Amino acid sequence: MTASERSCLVQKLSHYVLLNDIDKGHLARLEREERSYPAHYDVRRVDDPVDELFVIKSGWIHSSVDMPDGRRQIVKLHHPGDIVGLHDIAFRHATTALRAVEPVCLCPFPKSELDEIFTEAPRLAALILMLSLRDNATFMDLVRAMGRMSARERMAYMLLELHARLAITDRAATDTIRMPLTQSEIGDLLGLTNVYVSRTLTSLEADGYIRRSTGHVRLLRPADMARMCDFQDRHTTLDTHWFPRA
Amino acid sequence: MTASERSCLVQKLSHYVLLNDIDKGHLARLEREERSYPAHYDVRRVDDPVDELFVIKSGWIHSSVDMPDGRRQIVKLHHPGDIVGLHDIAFRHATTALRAVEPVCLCPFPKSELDEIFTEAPRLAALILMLSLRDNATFMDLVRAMGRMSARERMAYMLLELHARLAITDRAATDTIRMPLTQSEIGDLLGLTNVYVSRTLTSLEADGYIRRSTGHVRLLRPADMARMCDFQDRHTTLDTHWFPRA
DNA sequence: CGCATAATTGATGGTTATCAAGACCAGTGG
DNA sequence: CCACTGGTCTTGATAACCATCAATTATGCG
Repeated sequence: MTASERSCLVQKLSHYVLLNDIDKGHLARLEREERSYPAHYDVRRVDDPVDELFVIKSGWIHSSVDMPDGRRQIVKLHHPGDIVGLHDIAFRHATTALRAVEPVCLCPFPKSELDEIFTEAPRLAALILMLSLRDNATFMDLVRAMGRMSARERMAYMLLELHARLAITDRAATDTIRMPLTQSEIGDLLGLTNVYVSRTLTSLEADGYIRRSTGHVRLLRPADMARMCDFQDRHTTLDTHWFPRA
Repeated sequence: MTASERSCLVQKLSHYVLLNDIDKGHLARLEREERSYPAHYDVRRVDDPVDELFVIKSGWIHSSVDMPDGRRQIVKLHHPGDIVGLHDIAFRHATTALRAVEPVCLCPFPKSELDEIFTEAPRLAALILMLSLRDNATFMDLVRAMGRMSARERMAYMLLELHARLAITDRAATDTIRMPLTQSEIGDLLGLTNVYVSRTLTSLEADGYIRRSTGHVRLLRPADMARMCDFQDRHTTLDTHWFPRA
């Protein structure tokens, strides 16, 4: 099992359930192949046929939906160990575009692998469903942020969400977040303009909430920020009691 | 199978896959019990323990997330035949509040029923996952609407989304939508105020896009509205090719 | 009929977008 | 080592969209 030791996917999923060797075998099959892409590469466009999914080995990816006139909304960030494109398998054609934020390494695997997981590994199937349900919960959080929060609150929300999400794999509890996104991308994620992202970050920094250095953000007052946006962590604990027995 | 004939759940799911008698048996078990609630009843509050889910027999429900200061965001509407609360089973406590829009009849069932479905009916399990993935896609659409669309575009999006969703069970292809939501609730759904919802609806009506009558909205120029907000239907067709065999 | 809730309408203000110019920064080639 | 270059970030001025506040009208229900 040395191969699966190094797998971000196995590492991430093991945070929630104890995986047996059969499960790990299934997961290892998802990471057989590797492909690398440069920064800003469009891995998939909207309406492309969806034959394969990806496990991210390294680098960040984002899913976005654009309007015909060019307005862009980034709907989700994907990090190493994430399964990407799951939400598209319910449709014939891709509902979102996938784009590399930075140089990435992806492991593509065919839809049909899921078929086997569903018939042979009900516990893994339940886990995949749970990840989808967790995604749902974070989307609801995001909808609330976009519908009812000011720019400053949204920014706090995004930083805390990123922090909680990355903390699962980065065991060293640190208050610094690597931030490879440009301010335009942050704007597309929060429904703001790059200009206002700049002003908001400057203002948060002036008020002592964060400190910025190139490519990184440090959270100086995370508790105050959590209060500011009523932040809920959806990542560190999930309920697996309802899973079928191993 | 007379009982399942009348089931909105079976009717809705049958739109996507052919269900055999064993599947229908599983689903029928979800609707054994019934409970009725009056309009505006809070079926569940945030942080309540989540022991049971619901199938809606009649009436509309909504899921909402509030901010401590009272700002409210409705994140999802639920209609007859929907399974409600699925997204909460990934957590110990409810992430959203459930509230009856109008008088409703719900069928509660315990989480543990899902366990059996996952071990005994992989095809149903796949279907449930697909519904969750479809929800994901509609959340992404909603995030785009809230992040990048004007009030008028958002309103068009919401009306078209409702229309497409209700069309699955209402076989009679009609251009009229029943609308039991108040304008305040529509505002909470779209991230607007009740005042601006009123202005936006009035303006859409003045421009000939819709016609309102008490409790109903008629879509006069659905194609133009779809173009206005780049609407994508996520409900009428889904891809079930990847499902395990029956 | 009377009451509570919902919808409308008007006046004003705040948050954020837009437009535009300049500063910074990393990488590149001379 | 330095100028060049393209992208990113910052800052200022102005404007649009939507929120807020407040008053009035409409609607539905007992």
